[in-house]
Amino acid sequence: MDNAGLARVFSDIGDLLEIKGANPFKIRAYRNAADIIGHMAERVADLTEADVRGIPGIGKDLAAKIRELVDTGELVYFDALRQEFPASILDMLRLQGVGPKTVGLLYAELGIETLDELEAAASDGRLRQLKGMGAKKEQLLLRSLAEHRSRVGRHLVGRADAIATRLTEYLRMEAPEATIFPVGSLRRGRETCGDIDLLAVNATDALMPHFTRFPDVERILGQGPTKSSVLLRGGVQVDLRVVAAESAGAAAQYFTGSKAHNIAVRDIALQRGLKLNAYGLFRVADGEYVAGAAESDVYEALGLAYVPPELREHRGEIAAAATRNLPHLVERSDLRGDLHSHTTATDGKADVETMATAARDAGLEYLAITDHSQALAMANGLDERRALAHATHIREVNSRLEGITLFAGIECDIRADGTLDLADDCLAELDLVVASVHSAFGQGEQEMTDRLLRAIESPFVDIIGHPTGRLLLRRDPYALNLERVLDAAARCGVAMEINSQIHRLDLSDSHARLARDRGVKLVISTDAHAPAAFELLRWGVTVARRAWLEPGDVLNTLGAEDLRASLRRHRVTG
DNA sequence: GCCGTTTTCGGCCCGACTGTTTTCAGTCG
Repeated sequence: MDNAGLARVFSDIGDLLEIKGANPFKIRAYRNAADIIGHMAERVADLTEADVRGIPGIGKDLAAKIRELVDTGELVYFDALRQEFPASILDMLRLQGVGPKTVGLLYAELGIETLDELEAAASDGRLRQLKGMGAKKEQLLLRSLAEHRSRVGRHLVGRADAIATRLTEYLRMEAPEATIFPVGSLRRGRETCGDIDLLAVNATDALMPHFTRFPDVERILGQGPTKSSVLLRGGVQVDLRVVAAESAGAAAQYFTGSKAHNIAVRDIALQRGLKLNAYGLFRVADGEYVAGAAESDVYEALGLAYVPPELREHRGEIAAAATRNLPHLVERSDLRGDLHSHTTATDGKADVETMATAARDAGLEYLAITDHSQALAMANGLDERRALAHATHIREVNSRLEGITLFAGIECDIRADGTLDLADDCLAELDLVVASVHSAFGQGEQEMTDRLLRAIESPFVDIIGHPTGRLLLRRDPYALNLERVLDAAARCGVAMEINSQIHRLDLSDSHARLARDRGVKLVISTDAHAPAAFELLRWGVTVARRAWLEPGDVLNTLGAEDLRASLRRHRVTG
């Protein structure tokens, strides 16, 4: 069992214990363990007993449960808990505004086990019989249900990628000579994927049966010589297609999509008397094969420059490819630093030095430590005194570390009225300020827009963190007039963040493109809470590429001193 | 359930917001 699997079990145990009303500190211990394991770089399954015991937060009991899960794939304690409640009950916890108490109450009083039953009870007024349930709660529930339904069946790109990577490694064991890679929305880097499409070139007949024997397969949806589909445990569907070498490029192009992009490309083919399908590019007149072994051959044969997969959304890329005006998209290797990270001073998992060396090992030249401000009490946010002491500590660590430059910053809360959570004279002492919204998400558009405008007007704000507050598959962005916010940011020289956390990716690709078009600079940051998180930069880069961004649009492609000089605080003239 | 130079018990980050209360419970981060 991998780390994600272990983390999921402990997280589910935490949820079930909470519904049960167990000791909150016991619940926290399970959640904490899930969090730690989920963030670890090493495979816990490969560690020795002593190493597992050495992980802070893992004691005798949890170590034994990890051992049982690794050895048997099951956990008696977990199974017993699941006997007490139907499995579907956990789905209700995913609803916005529904917590464990409500789930427990609904199950105990009305016997509600599923989302469908909850919807029926909310619709026919039964919910209102319950203590603490009124008309507004009923409306909230119905809205949450509708939002949830629109997300069902989609998966975060980072999770889909992890599954695709594991599956590809498994397939290569059977077919080491084959080329196997993801296509579809995963290859285009969309923020969520409905399913995973894999393409195999030069594979033997043994590959398909090997695919359907993958240990995580729950159900085989279809199996044939060139295409098979399986449903994995956890609900992800994976399709594998096997194609001949002379069709590899055409198949990759065809299955990568998007649909709109492909329709437009095929239209260009027809205009040239050519026909494009998954097997190749052919002359209509005599059926003669023109191209198909490589994607670039297909595009070139149509008079188009090779279009990077991230741009294939029919948002102007075909015209740009035809006129050789495609952007030189930013790449991970262009990024020289990260401007948003946390440490154990607030809710991070590692100290300043550990985070700094991890950033250096990830190839970065600089890192801004931006712990939370006091309003985020739950995260042990810093008040002015602690923020300044922390800055002193960061600068002390910086002075003795080689190969990485640290910026002493803060992620300062933007309060509900748009004022900042720390006093100006404190913010002025820091190297960099990321300002973010973490509260009062329910404000109306006018109020929220004014709130952000007020923050942007502050001369001490350099960057707006995760600007729309969305959580993919969980929470919609808050109401916001983004155009007004972007125009203010452009005027004040405030940069907008592309947050690389896979459940945020905020700004989104289309918003980041809008920001660039409005004259706003972007930064690509990890919001790292653990050393392994610097790997997440690739997802921020994917968003930036989908936004058509070039290195010059992204501030942290600059070296440390150029970046420092380009921050708003050093450019403000008044 | 974890943790410990205050060490085997008794602590363990809590404030804002909402909707439902008539003094608070639940959710969120």
